[in-house]
Amino acid sequence: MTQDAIERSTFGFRPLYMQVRDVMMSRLIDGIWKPGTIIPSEIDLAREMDVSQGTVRKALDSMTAENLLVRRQGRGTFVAEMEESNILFQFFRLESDATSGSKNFPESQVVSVSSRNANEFEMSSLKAEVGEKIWHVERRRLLDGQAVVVESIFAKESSFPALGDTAPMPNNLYRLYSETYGKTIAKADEKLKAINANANDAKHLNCEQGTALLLIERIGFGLNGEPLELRLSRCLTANFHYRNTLR
Amino acid sequence: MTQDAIERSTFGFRPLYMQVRDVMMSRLIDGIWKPGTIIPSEIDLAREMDVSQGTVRKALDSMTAENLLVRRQGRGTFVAEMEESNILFQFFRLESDATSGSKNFPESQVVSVSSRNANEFEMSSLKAEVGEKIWHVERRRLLDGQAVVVESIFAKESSFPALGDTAPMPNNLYRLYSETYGKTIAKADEKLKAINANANDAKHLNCEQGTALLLIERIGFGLNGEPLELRLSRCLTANFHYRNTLR
DNA sequence: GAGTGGTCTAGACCACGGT
DNA sequence: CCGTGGTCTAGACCACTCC
Repeated sequence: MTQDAIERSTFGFRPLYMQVRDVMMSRLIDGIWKPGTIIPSEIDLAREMDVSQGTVRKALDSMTAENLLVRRQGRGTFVAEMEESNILFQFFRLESDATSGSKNFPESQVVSVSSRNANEFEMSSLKAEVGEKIWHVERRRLLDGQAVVVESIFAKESSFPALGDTAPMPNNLYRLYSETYGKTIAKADEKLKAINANANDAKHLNCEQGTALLLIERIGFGLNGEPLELRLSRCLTANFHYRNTLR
Repeated sequence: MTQDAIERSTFGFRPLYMQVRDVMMSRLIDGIWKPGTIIPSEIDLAREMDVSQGTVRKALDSMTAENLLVRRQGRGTFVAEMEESNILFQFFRLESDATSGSKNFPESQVVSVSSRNANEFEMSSLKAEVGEKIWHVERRRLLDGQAVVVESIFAKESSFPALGDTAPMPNNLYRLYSETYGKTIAKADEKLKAINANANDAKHLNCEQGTALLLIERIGFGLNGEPLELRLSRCLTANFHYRNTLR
C-alpha cells in the first residue's frame, strides 16, 4: 500500500489498521492466501504496506478474533482451516449429555441430492434470483452411533457448480466449500425452535411422531458476507444438547 | 502497583497487562467500581500502577471485549450495567419470528417463591453444600402479550439472603443481583433441548400437552467465576425463536 | 480549550519453535 | 542461533465530548 492509497479525510475516515485489514481480507477472499498456509510475517507485511508493525498487528489481531487466522508464537500466522477439530467448537454445537462424552465429528448418511428452482424462502435466505437453480441435499447424521439429526441443505448452483455430482459427498461440507470452491464459511446466523417430529423424522431418527425436536435454521455466510448455504437441521435431543455461552 | 509487585520469572510468567487486568477485575468484584460509574482515565490508571498507558489500554480492551466495561470516546470508561437495552442482546435471545418485530424486554408474572434444601442437580450446578437452602422462583414470561416462557430459577440463600422477601419481584433479576447484592452475572453457559409440554406447561402457555418446547438450562456465573443462578426456561417457540451467531 | 479515548509510530526486549 | 509472534514503553497526533 502506498501513502497515496491512504485516505485520511475526516469525511470518510477509516483507520489505517482497518485499511490494512481490508487488503488482507481481500487476499483471503481472492484465494491468494489459502486455508492452512502461512502468511508473511508482521515485519514483511509492515514493510510491504509501508505501515508500522503495530498497525499490521492490530489488523491481524482483529482477524484472529474472528477465527479467520491462527497465530502461533515462534512459527507464524496461518489461514484458518475447516478442520474437524476447529469446526467442532465453532460450528457444531451438539454434544452428548453424558459428561464423559468426548466430542466427536458426526457421521453423515446422504439420503438424496437433487436440484430444483428456488422457492420463496430459499430465494430470500440465499439472495437467489427468481427461478434460480438450487441444490438440495438431504442427509442423516449420527453421533456416537445414534441417528440424531435429519438435515436439509440448500445452496445455489451458481455458487457451487456440479456440487451434486460430488461422490462420495463428504462428511464435512464446509471444508468442501472451502477447498474445492474457494468459498469459506466465515460466519453463520442461526434461529432455533422446538418442533414436533413428523413421519419422516420419526422414520429417520427412530422415534415416535410428535417427539420434540430442535430445529436449527442456519444461514452460512462467506468471507465477503454473501449468504452461501441454508441448512435446516432437525435434532433429536433426548441424549444430546446444544451448548452456548453468553457474555 | 509497585515494581516489586510485578512477577516476571519464566516459571509463573503472567503478562503485565494481565496483572493490571487482575487488579481492575478485583475492583469490580469488590464493588469498588460500581456498575454505571466512570472509572479513572487511562493516564491516571497508568500513573497509579506505574505502567505505560498502552499496557493499561490492553487490559481495558480485554475487559471491554467481555462486556464488563464500556468505553466512550471523549467521555471515559464506564462499568457495564444490567440495563434492558444491553441485556436484550447479551442474555435474552428469544425474538419474534416477524421480521418487523422490534425487540422488547419480556414482562414477568411470578407464580411462586419458596425455599428448600438443594437437590443433587442444584448442588452440582450451583456448587452448593448438602442440605444448603436454595431459593426457587417460578414465573411466567410474556412477550408481545403472549405467554411464551415458564421459568424456574434457583439460587443459593447464602448468595442472596432475603431474596424471597423482595416485593415486588422485579422483571430484571440480573439487575437486582447486581445492584442489591453486588453480584454481577458476567457469563452464562446454556444447554438447549427440545421437550414435550407437560400439563403445567400447557396450562401456563395455553397450548396442548405434548407441544414441542425449547428448554434452556442456564447457569449464570459471577465476575469471579462462581455459579450464582440456575435457570430452567421452557419456551413456546411457535411464533418466536432463539437467535445465535457463530464465528 | 481541556480532557478523554483512538490511532500510529519506532524501538526494545521476551518467549517460543525450529535449525 | 535465528526468525517468529508477544509484551512493553514513550511519545505524537487525531476524533470526540463537554464546558
